[in-house]
Amino acid sequence: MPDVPALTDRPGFLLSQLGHHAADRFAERLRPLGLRPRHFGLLSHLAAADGRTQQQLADAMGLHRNQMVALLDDLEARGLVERRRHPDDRRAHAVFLTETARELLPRAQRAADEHDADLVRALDAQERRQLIDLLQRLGEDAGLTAGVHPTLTAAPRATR
Amino acid sequence: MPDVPALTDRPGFLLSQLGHHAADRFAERLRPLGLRPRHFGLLSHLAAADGRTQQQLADAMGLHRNQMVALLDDLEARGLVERRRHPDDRRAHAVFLTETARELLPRAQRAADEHDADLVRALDAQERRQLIDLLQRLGEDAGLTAGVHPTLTAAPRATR
DNA sequence: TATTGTTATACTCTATAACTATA
DNA sequence: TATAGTTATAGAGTATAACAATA
Repeated sequence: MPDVPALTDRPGFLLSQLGHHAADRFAERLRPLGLRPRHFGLLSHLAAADGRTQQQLADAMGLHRNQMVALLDDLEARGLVERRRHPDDRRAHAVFLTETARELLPRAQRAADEHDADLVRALDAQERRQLIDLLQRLGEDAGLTAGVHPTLTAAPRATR
Repeated sequence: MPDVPALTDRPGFLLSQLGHHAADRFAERLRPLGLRPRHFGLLSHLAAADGRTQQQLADAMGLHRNQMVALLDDLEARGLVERRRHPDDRRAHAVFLTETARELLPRAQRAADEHDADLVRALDAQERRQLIDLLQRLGEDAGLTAGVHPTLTAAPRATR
């Protein structure tokens, strides 16, 4: 054991290195579908529950409402979401998936499945479960909100 | 098991989420020392082998020589590195750590140690070894270069 | 002609503030 | 007075090209 651990033996470096790699590869996999990872996240949220306001969606994904505007503009331009009038609040929009999105979503999910399978292909089934278990526990211990990606989370500049 | 795996069960998402978190936290730990993660990486490289050229250092870290200029400017302004004339090539600089850097480096390494310890504090000793082993194998299988962080690696725009 | 270090430029991202229409 | 959505702006970060000195 050396005095100074090499980066290769540091869990922090390994996580950061692999995590960045995983994000890059996932972005590549989604690109042919005209989507970015954050679009996939938003579509997934909408698939789980249609009709929420932009603010609610932004809260759920941990990003600022200003960024949600641009995200929805992208998806609306591609005909994947619709902004409808909110029944109870005339300031708000109710956001819905389109039929096109419901056709596209399974393809995006398949891309995510393939991405995951590719990432862990060097591990056997038990090791995969182990990896997921360890990562989930680290995330919980670190106080990360399940399913919320830190890239999107707006934080005061001085704090970062 | 649901039809569509939640993000929380996807190794790709977990790695990306935790990796980003780890990078953020490490940056926070280094900030009091006036360093950013990439500075730590460069100082570590220099601690292992002084006197290399900027191009060699850039290659070792996987970044473009243009970025190495700014990185060295930072560290030189803080009195942590010296650009000396290269004995064999008058185009090149030979880069050396200063005494100040050699005093600072142990503190930075301690910060990295604490960062790592904090990240994995929820795991017992055996689980920590397991985690590191699994991550190393994933990295090797993915073809990642040991110790090279993808954030720094310059890639053609269309490819990313 | 190629390479080292440097500088300048343009482009992408994102944080922040400010505006409007409603509540 | 506060909130939902929107727009504009500025700042940080980074990729690319171009340059002078030297090989």
